[in-house]
Amino acid sequence: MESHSSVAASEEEAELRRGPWTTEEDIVLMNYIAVNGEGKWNYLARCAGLRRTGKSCRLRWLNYLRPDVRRGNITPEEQLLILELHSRWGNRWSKIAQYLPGRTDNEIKNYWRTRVQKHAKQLKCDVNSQQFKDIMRYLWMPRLLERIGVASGGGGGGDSAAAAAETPATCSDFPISERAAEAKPSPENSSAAGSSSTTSVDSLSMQLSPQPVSGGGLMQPAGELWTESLMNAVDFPEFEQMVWPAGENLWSVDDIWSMQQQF
DNA sequence: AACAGGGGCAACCGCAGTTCT
DNA sequence: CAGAACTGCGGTTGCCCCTGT
Repeated sequence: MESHSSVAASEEEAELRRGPWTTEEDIVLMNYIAVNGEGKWNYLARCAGLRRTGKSCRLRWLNYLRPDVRRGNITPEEQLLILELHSRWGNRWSKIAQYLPGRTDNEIKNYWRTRVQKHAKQLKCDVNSQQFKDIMRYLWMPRLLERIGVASGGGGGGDSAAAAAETPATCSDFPISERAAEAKPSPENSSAAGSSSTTSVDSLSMQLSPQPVSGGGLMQPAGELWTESLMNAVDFPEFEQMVWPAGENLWSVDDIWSMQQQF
């Protein structure tokens, strides 16, 4: 004979809601956290009267309801940081998210899977391959730097991109992670505005110089690697004419392939 | 105008690490 | 000290919306 409590527990489990959150549920969760604070998610779910698992409540709060959470419109600065940090740490989304104030690991993960992996697919190379990493470092990142420079009124143009790619690595032995750590990327220390990014364009220029990166990062190309020519390709008029609207069409797949085949 | 396919995003799942009892 | 419960993370899935045909 099953106890009343176990029956109740199984019934309760059966009544657990799944799927998209309703406005009413959001309000209940926000109100409860406003009064009682967050944490102890299973207890919270029960006390708030939400027919959700604690995990679901936590996820909803962290990824959506939290007041300082930012969604959409990932800026060039943020894209640059994601590319750089991912080249160092791989799929350590939560760690990467620590350096993008207001961004969640889930959003960064989605950005990587939808945007970055899409480009890798277009280029017919693996997103984790050295080839794609080189493309990121010597084409994508300089272009983002250029866009950041233009956006901040810092005298853009192709020169800045080329300069970024060719800047001596004066700070390359000072990982971005440590530099960012100095900037204390804690939520309370960072506002949601892009203008208060934890890294400046100048520091990014230094950080993203083509130097070896410890821990499986990108290596300085040696000899006649095609990536060296890719670096120079930033100055090509054809490259400058490529369309770069808001992170899409960052390059022409055909152009990159033809460049690659040349070397 | 209707339909199909793909992209983007929110949410779920399983696992590992940590904390509590 | 051991087991249970909780928390956090990364991978995956499913749904909605947009775009192209």
